[in-house]
Amino acid sequence: MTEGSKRRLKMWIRLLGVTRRAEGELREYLRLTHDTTLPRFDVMAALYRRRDGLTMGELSRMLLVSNGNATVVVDRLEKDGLARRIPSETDRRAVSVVLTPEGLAAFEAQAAGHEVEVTRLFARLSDDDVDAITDILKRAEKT
Amino acid sequence: MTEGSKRRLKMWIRLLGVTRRAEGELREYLRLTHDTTLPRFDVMAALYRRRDGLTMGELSRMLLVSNGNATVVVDRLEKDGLARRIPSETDRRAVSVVLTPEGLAAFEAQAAGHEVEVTRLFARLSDDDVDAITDILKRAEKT
DNA sequence: GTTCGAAATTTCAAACTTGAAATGAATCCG
DNA sequence: CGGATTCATTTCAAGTTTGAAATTTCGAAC
Repeated sequence: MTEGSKRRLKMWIRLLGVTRRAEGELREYLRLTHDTTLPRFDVMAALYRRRDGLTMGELSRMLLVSNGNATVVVDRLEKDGLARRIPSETDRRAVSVVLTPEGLAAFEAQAAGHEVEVTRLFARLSDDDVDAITDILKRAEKT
Repeated sequence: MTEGSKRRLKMWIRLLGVTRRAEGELREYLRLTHDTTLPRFDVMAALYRRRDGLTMGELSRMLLVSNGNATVVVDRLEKDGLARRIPSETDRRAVSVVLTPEGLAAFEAQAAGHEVEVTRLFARLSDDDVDAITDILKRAEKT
């Protein structure tokens, strides 16, 4: 196709590679150090940010995963006592998912190392590089 | 943590979001228009670039997936007549995976639309933005 | 040439993920 | 009100993905 297409394709390949590699390293960190997985961490991170609870729908939209996926991950967290479903008082279709105190403590332990890992993974970039990527990608997403 | 950690974390979140969204759109395109999946497309793209064949190991390293994963995806492509395993003549442990003529034709049809999709997904970025991301991420990966 | 560690692949169980269908509940509107 | 539509969630089958174990082969050091 056009010149611009080729450039964007090249960028996409690079983006995908960097993301996959970083995900792999973070997965390894979570597995070796905390015996957990990336999807579990992602769900817990979302619940941590919104301490007052999230519905299943909010959760799956926030993490960009399917409804069915959110269901099973929350199922497992609940079975392990890290999260809890609380029926909504105003809408009998909905539930509010929250971290248990155990879940909150576990997440804080995981998050500290996670942040260290992310910093290590992108240590080669200058602060300006980091901000540039953030800004450009933010612009790309503006919907 | 430090200021730099927070910045990198923010960038990582953004990177992950953009990548997931784009993957979702590309997955949808491949499913609706070509009745195939992203992992199959990825494997076929790798085989297309290296027409003379790739070993299973090269394939999994190139795509950053596990060995076991490469095995099942190639299994399915082979069952559908799109790829073929050819035993290496020099190393009886290794195989060379190649696209069949049908696989090559199918990939070319898929790739054209894929490129259009990628271009559409990143249409909001200027050419300079695109090059900036590519350059910075290339620097981030230098190992 | 034997042996031993490394390499290439497959197999396997468990977890993840999707998209579609099913269920039950809320809302809208005539 | 009553019917239809939409919404929130779960269930389900099929496919993807991982990491570890098993198998077979290679290659290098003796």
